Amino acid sequence: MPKNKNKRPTIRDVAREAGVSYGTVSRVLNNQPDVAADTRAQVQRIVEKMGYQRNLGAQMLSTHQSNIIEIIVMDVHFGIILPRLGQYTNAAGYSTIYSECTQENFATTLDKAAARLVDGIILYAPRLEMPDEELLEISHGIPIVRRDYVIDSKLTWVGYSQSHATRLAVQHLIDYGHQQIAEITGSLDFINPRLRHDTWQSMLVSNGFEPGPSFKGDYSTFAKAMKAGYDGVCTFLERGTAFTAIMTVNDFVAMGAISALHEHGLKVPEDVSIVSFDDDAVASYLIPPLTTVKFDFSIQNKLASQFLFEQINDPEYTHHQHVLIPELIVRQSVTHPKL
Amino acid sequence: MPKNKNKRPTIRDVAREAGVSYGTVSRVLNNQPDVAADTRAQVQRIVEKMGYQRNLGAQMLSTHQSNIIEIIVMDVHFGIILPRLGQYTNAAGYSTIYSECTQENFATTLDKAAARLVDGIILYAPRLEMPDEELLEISHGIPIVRRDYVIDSKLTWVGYSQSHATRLAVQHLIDYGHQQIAEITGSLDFINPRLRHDTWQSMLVSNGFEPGPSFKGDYSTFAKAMKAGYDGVCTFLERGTAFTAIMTVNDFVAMGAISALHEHGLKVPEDVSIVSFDDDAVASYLIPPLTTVKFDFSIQNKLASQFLFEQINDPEYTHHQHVLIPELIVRQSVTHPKL
DNA sequence: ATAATTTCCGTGATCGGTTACGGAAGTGTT
DNA sequence: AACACTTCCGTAACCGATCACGGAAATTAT
Repeated sequence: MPKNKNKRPTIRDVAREAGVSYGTVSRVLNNQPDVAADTRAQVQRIVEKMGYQRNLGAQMLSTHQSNIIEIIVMDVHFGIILPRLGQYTNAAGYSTIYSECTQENFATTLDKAAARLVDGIILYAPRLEMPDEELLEISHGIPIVRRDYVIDSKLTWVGYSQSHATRLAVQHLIDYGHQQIAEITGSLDFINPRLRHDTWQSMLVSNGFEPGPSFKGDYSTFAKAMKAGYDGVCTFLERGTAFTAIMTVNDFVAMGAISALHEHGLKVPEDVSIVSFDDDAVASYLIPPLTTVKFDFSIQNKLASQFLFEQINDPEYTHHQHVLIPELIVRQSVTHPKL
Repeated sequence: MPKNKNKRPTIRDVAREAGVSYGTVSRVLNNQPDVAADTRAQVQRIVEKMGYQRNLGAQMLSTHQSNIIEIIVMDVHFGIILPRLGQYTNAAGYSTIYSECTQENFATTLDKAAARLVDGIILYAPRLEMPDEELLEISHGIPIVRRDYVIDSKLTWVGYSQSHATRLAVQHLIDYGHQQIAEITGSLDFINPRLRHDTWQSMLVSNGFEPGPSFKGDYSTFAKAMKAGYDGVCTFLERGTAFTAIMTVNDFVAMGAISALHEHGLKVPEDVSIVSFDDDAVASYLIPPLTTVKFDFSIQNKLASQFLFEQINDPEYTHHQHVLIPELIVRQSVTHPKL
């Protein structure tokens, strides 16, 4: 029975109950040597019996680490990212803190993370282009992995090759005979849209085609993404610029685009072909099922987590930049253009 | 300049630099009285200048609280829940920890939360039917709010009336003349599907109609939900039981259902009408746009957060159970049945 | 000028862990 | 029996905050 009625037992309560010193209990809890086998068993029994749990605050104070990984997401609100990442961090025994931020309060967010003594950070910041030195400066030495394709960074990141992805998408359309290829994408402030835009443009030019109309919308939430796709198509139709195919920046944008095309009496793929990116679960349930470049986020998240754990635990760790190669999933949203 | 080169400054470093004692610095940091105005300003200047941040571990240890809210989600993986909730908890100055669990490790999850000294928990556990006493027992006295409709609980929860929601949906179909109304829902182990199923059944029976076919699928992720909708329709068509309308348990299930109907050459709503629940952002971009019962999650999340804050801060707090009333959003997925 | 307040601030104890250090008991060697 | 060596375990100091307590200085009352 603990001394005070309602309080959680401390390491000293356990020690008293087990008839050993608190130092010994600590050694048992941390699986350290220098404890006799039967003493260890005895302590473990008492720990179990009293339902003892370490006070994480005290542990943080003395070890200067927290067993917490923080996932920081900047400028977007795709909540889905978190549980997918949390799956790996939680499985590794960490608690996972989630926070959203903007460019403006990024430094403050990192300050708070440092105050929390978080052990590591996974950063998803598709718009952040910050010199390595500056990021190192404001991150207070906390290990960081970016779950992103990052340009010109020697720090750790894991991302899909955007140029390769775009080549797959555009080439597929070209192979079907499309020459007037539009794009609905995000602000070129964001790294991925810009890389895709550049590749889209240069591929068309090098094939001797005029790049089709381009619409930049906000796709930072699912709802906004669908609206961007919808608005993009409406804008194209209003302007009257011709196009036989659209490359959309993700599957929800594609969904909005299909919806708008349908409202205007245009059929996919007969009148307009669509290729998209992500291969989100919705892709196969759209009408028609979507041809899309698959980014396997589970691999990306798993790798990002693993690199972070390495960086935390391995003193010899050297940064690596991991480029993943996507593949095209062909479904039914692309066909030959009408003559 | 801090004493050690690379370490974060402590309260004593600030005190030394400001020429006061650490007690005074603590008073300033906590906005307590008994500090002269100019001393306070001086300390604040130094805090600012040194970029001082409290060590949360130390603070946890001495205050027995963590400024952390934990969001626990059981049995489902709708990641979207978290950032929506986190928006309110983070705005209130808390850090937000996210964890998923199952029925089996629920108690362990709560033990860990207690060890972390979390200040409060928001629980989304649509399958958990646990007596209040037991929940209080295993939650170690941590304030909890359930973001859910809960049966027979005098603890705090915020949920939508499922029976009212179902009445809206079914009545809408009946008003259009439907008599053969199917449902695609989840396991009746889950509270919402069961409540909806019961209301669906009793409404049809009391109107003198035979309840249509019913399919129970796993809708615990978006991908599974779409598959459930798809499989549900396929099953109905294979079995050959007649139906002119379907009530789907959420919008992603509806999406899967529409996809399957389309593949079988059936049109929505001409051949089959659909009503759904949630009014997720996708609802208006489906083809056809979906008639659905809207659950305003932002209100639900906001209230859940507020009740939690009250429970944490107000010693006089008494539990309340808040029932929200949904409304039907009429779009284009329902029409009269064919003769 | 002295006493009584009030205002302000410094000190020490405490929260509950971890870890370095050293001592006691046990084992083996000569 | 004396010695060195292990093996095991207890003690004290420390991490960096908070907070109760009490004392010095400044202010007011007598």
